Amino acid sequence: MENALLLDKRTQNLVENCILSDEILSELTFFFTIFSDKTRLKMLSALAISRMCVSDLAGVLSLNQTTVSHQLRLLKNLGAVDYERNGKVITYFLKDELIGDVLLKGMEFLGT
Amino acid sequence: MENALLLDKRTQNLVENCILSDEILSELTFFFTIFSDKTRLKMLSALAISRMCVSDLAGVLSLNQTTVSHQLRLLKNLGAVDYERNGKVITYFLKDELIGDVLLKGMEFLGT
DNA sequence: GGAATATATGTCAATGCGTTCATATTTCTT
DNA sequence: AAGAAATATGAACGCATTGACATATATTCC
Repeated sequence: MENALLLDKRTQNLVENCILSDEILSELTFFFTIFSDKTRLKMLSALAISRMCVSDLAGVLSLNQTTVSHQLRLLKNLGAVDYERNGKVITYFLKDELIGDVLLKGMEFLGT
Repeated sequence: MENALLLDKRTQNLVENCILSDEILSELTFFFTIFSDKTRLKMLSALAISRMCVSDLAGVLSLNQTTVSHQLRLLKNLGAVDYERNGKVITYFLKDELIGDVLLKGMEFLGT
């Protein structure tokens, strides 16, 4: 029911040594959480085209302002976006081009 | 409270036209779901090193057989892995090298 | 200073996801 | 054919996540 069977010792050791630490696994899942929700993907793909304030983001995407704010905070905490304040208006933008890269990888996969 | 304000018409149209369709958004979130869970990441990173049967996967990673089976089914449905039967033993392997690419992008982000 | 605008936050209901237990299915062995 | 081994499946419980409403905070304008 739970015997390790076919793996030779070498490979087994290799795998056991290369298994990512629990902490890195956590950080990775946090990172990929960025992309695992429709609303967030929508927002990210919009921000990939142009930096935008919260209202515009909500308006263009037909989303609730509250929803957008919540998700922006999440994305901020995850390091996906950053913002810049100008008076009452706060403009958000993609922080790292890696974000765009990953989105493209996703699109690439769909084309497969 | 919800006026689009700062976006010029051109950009607004651009964004509205380039917004990914609901279906593509769904497919994308499905794709990224692959990477948004610790257990799955663990399994994928193990399979990135060597193809493996279910028992070995569970054994090496100290995971419940049932859990592994459930997640493998998910990964199979998402197109991340495929399998090969040999008698009672079923060997799973990464289906697409894109999976590895994306994992690397994640690691790259952590290094940032 | 007061009203209005832009954004953020707290809370909560609803939904979705992951794990586990029990059990089913498939294949091999004798 | 029976039992054992490997894997899959179904149901249920617990937990996290999402989005909506109400409200708070910050900033500008008059």
